[in-house]
Formats: sequence, structure tokens, C-alpha cells
Amino acid sequence: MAKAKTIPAKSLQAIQESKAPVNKKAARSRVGKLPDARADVPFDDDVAELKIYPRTVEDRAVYINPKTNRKLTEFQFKVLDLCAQIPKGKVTTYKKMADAVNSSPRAIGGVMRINPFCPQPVPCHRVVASDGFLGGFNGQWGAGGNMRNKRAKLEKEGCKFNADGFIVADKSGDFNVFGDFDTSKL
DNA sequence: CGAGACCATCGCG
DNA sequence: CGCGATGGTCTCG
Repeated sequence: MAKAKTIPAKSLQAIQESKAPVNKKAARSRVGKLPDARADVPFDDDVAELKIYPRTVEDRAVYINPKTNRKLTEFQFKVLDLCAQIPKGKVTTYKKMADAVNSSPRAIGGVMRINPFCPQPVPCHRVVASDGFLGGFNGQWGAGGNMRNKRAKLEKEGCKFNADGFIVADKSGDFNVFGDFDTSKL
């Protein structure tokens, strides 16, 4: 029964050629890190729960992020606001978001990590890596991570994935990265 | 106030 | 397909 868990390079190539939505770059080492389920993290595909999100400057000034026990910075709110613009059933990438606020993808990831407003109104599960890979969730990346829940949430919204954790279609049936951010109201 | 650490990435070799 | 480079932010002393 025991089979190799790593994915043969050929399969990866096939995946890239036929389905890779964004770049046709070769899959990276992270692909070999599947599966993504973690026994210690309960399954959760809820995409409806609505957290209270401080909108006004005053409210934001006093809000304490329960995840960090700290206030959120201006930049963090900016990124969260941006993320909140992603329509249901669509996804965007860390890079797109970074471009939108003149930041870097890693900084975006950093904010997603501490996002206390998941899954609403800040649907951080709709942010994937630039090549369509599901990426990280819940503070972890790839395998050790808990992509299962991120994936479950997206599937519930109508997105499709292949066996390796790459998105192949959003709700519309195609895959196109959402990048139409309105940065004017940040 | 400054330096160092961190990262749910990227893209090149 | 692996690995190092890189940018920006956060944290702590």
C-alpha cells in the first residue's frame, strides 16, 4: 500500500502544461510537501462568519488584534482593506496585492498571517501564490500547513483545484487573478 | 531610536 | 527544479 508520496517530475510538468493558470514555471519543492491535512487542526470550511471589522479611524486606533494582542498598523489595515475587495469565488495573489499598495509579497503574507477577520470581511483564503498554488494558511506554508481548510473554503465558493493544490478555475469557470483593486479608498 | 529577525514569496540560474 | 536574493514590516533591546 505504501506508495511514494512525492510527485514525479513528469506529473508536475503535465500539470503545469495543461492547467497551470498563471505562470508555467515548474512546480517548486512545496508541491512535494503534500498532503496538507493536519490532525491537530479541525476541519473548517466556513466562509460566512462575519467578524467585527473596525471601519473608522477611531475604532481602528483602539482595536486590539486578538491574534497578536497588539494594535494593527496603518499598513496592516491597508492590506486588509485590499483583501476585503476580493469578490467571492475569485482569488488574487500576494504579488498583485503587493503591487497595489507598493509593497512586497512577503509583507502581504505577513499581514494575512495575523488577519483576525477571517473569513469575513477579510477573506484571506482568497489569496494564493503567483503561480496558482494554494500556498499557505493559518500561518503555515504547504505541507505542514493546513491548506485543507483554505482549499475547502475556496471550493465552497466555487473554485476548483487539481490534486496538487493548484487552482484551475475560479467561480466563473476560468481562472483569472483578481487584480482590479480600488486603491483610491484606502 | 536603531538593529536584527522574520516571512502564507519570487524568479532566476 | 532547487536555491538564493530581496523588500518591507514587525519586534525587541
